[in-house]
Amino acid sequence: MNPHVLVVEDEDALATLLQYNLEKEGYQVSAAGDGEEALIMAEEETPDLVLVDWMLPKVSGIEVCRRLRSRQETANVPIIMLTARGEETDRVRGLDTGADDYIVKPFSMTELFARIRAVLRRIRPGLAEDVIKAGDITMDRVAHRVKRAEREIHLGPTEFRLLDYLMQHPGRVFSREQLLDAVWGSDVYVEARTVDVHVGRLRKALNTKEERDPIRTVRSAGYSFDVSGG
Amino acid sequence: MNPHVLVVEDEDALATLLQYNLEKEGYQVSAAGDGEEALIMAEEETPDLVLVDWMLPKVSGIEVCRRLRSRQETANVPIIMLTARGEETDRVRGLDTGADDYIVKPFSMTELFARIRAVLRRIRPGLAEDVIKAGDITMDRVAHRVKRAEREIHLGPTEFRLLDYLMQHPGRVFSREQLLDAVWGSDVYVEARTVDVHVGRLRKALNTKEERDPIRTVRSAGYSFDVSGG
DNA sequence: CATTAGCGCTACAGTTTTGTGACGGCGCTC
DNA sequence: GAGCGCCGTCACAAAACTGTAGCGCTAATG
Repeated sequence: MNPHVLVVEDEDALATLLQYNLEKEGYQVSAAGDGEEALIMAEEETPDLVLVDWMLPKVSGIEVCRRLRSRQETANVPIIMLTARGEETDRVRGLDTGADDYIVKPFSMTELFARIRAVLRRIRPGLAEDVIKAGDITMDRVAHRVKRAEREIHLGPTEFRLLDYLMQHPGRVFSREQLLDAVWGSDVYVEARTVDVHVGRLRKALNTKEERDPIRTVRSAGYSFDVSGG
Repeated sequence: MNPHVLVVEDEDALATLLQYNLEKEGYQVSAAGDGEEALIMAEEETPDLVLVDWMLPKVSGIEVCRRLRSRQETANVPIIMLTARGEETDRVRGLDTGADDYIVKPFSMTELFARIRAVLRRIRPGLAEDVIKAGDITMDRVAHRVKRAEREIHLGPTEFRLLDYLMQHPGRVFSREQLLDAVWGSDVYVEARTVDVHVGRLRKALNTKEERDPIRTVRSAGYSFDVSGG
């Protein structure tokens, strides 16, 4: 699915503004009001990028950075720091706070988007990629098209997102619950078996009789996308 | 491919802003932070247009101009100069710096795009098309005319802008909200479903019974202009 | 070999999304 | 001020998609 951004900002107006605009730009957004909350959410949700204000109640922005870095699961999550003019110390300029980039308030949304994209591209190539290929399967996320060996594949919205997510992490096995969280959203409740049905539909759309099924069923564990290995 | 623009700007915020917006408009963008870097990149990449700040560290904007002009490979590359108000000397006005146009900061992106198109049109007709063609559909942005297979198509202003925007980014899927922002303007409020109605009108005007509909509906995502694939 | 949990597949009823004709409003021209 | 073209919204029908249940098969388990 789309990149997931965690916004850590205590000033309510700015937080809402960020959330609104990021969502509009196509990001999935969570928001935390202070550093403590941020650390908990970061652990639970493993965002693709964290946007954190320098000045925060309870745990400061730098401290959030440091702790994110020190934890195994979040050590490599890219971080962009928000600072007000004047807070722009040498320490921030040098980015030895652990952040990957910083931006000075006030900033335009466009500029922020540009930075986010740049950082994502740098840290996680493939995440911001428009076209994903695996074997003879091509997925164009901008054109919303899937092709297999010159053949146009029509997918419903859910199957499209499902394939997108699986191709994003090839080889990795996901449980039905994980897939529901990632593809359907963590807030909806649907039966786990529903995943089976959509995997089935995806397979039917994707494969002809001659072709190898790229989706592997791992009994009592889940599914994974594997184009190479058997 | 799309025109390649080299941005030469030392101020980071403006550089990212330019890069982001140019990319979004469909240009391929490289960025250089100073004049020295710019000259190297210009030589390596042979851009279709150079956007250069007047004030630069190491080698000034004028100097960049001069050197680009003096080199065989880059002698004919169009150049647009960025100046701050006050730097707007007679020399810039007369453009005897070697630049083809200049623009005074602060400027709107729309204005910049217009200048870029104008310069490309003048210097390199064919790169900035006034006339966009896709399949048997021809759109003349200057004469405000649309033809399909020798048949004159009459469109209302909104449908014209809509088709223009879609054809400008063929293959790409836009949500109703994005289309509203781009075609109607980000400040007006209209129902998202209004886009459907205009797409419907556009289709009716564009297609006869025999012809393939160039506008693709992507369920729960939006619309895109696609003349080839499908 | 019998048992059983897990999975593939189909059918279907319910829901969401899209296409489209109709309508009233607004601005412009004659 | 009547006529015309264009616009935005609504309402309804059609189409596409979704989730769940159920049945039969298969692979593990003992």
